[in-house]
Amino acid sequence: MSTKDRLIDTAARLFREQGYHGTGLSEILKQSQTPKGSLYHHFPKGKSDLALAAADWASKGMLQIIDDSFAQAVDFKDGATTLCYKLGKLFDLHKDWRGCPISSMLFDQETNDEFRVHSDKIYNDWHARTIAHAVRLNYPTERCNEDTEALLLMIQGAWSISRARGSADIIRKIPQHLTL
Amino acid sequence: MSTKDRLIDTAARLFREQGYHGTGLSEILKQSQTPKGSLYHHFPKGKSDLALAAADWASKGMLQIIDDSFAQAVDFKDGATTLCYKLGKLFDLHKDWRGCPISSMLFDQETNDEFRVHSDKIYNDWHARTIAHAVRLNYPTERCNEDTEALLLMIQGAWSISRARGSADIIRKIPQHLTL
DNA sequence: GCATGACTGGACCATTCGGTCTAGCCCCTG
DNA sequence: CAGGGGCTAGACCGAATGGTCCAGTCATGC
Repeated sequence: MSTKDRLIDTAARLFREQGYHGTGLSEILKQSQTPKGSLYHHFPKGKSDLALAAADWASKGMLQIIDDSFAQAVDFKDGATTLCYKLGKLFDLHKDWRGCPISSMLFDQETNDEFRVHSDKIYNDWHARTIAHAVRLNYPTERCNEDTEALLLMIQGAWSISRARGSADIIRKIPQHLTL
Repeated sequence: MSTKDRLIDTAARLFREQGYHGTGLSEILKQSQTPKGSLYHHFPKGKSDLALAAADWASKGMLQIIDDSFAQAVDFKDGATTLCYKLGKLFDLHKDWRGCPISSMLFDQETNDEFRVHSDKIYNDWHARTIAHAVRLNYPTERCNEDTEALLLMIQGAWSISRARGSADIIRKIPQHLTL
């Protein structure tokens, strides 16, 4: 694993757990066993650069999970249910999946529009990917957009609430709320 | 307005906009025109004490909005729709309503269980209050719990996404997703 | 074998962080 | 008027922050 990848991996994990501002460079450097010079070589703009790269990395993981969930699904509801169960399991097993992989970035938006635009793009990617699976599974075209939106909306909300609650149950209950 | 209230009001606003770790004491002190000594007189435990008080204050505001929305509603759907429109309007008008009033606290949970428990309690308060209105409006008892949960789940998610998107449209669209 | 450039290692910097401490103001009561 | 407590005011602290800088290392090209 290259120095750069090690930095991204560690940063993604820590930002997810503690938030952008809650994670210091020193902690990232220490856990990834990297000196400061290397960070600023690979990410000239420092922390913010690293955060964008980490968000992209985390988004890839989420897209992969969406794909995996819908890959063998018989219909949209089946895929959505699998997705929620997978996310619930990740919540239980990994500290760094106890929350939206990218929302920690949002708290910089007031002063950093680049972050806002970037997270907007990532959310759109998730939505587009989910719609693509719905279409592939012959889900009614006129409801595709809004029903996938409701699914992602609830996943997003469930990440917050399950984190507060300390339990992933509410994530697994999402499929019940969908009008499928 | 007392010094204490001024501190809570300012802190609540700044924490909502920038997150807990993203807001320094110096900024709160400066904007509220308060010296440091006063803060530590009213909140002996400092920043964390202040954050809990600010979260309570913000939660009261949310509960008030829930009450206002359902007060004159003819049925649950009507009230839920009003609630979403009110939140959308707040998003448009006030920077500090561009996100969940209390979720910034969540990012401390890994190391601070007090924050986690507190936000859990606040979410439960919102849920309970919404259920109470649903019951009062003769919403089917067996669906009360899960349908109010879906509503709050989507509001929570919509706060994140509308923030990234820079638009409150998705908040106003929530009622469409509900099976009412 | 030597020069070059990508990369590492870490000392060092100014600034800001949350928090402590004490001097004094102001109002209330005796 | 005297005394005392609630509160204000801000100097001060050590630690940690993000960021800069450069000497040193190493593989690769000539």
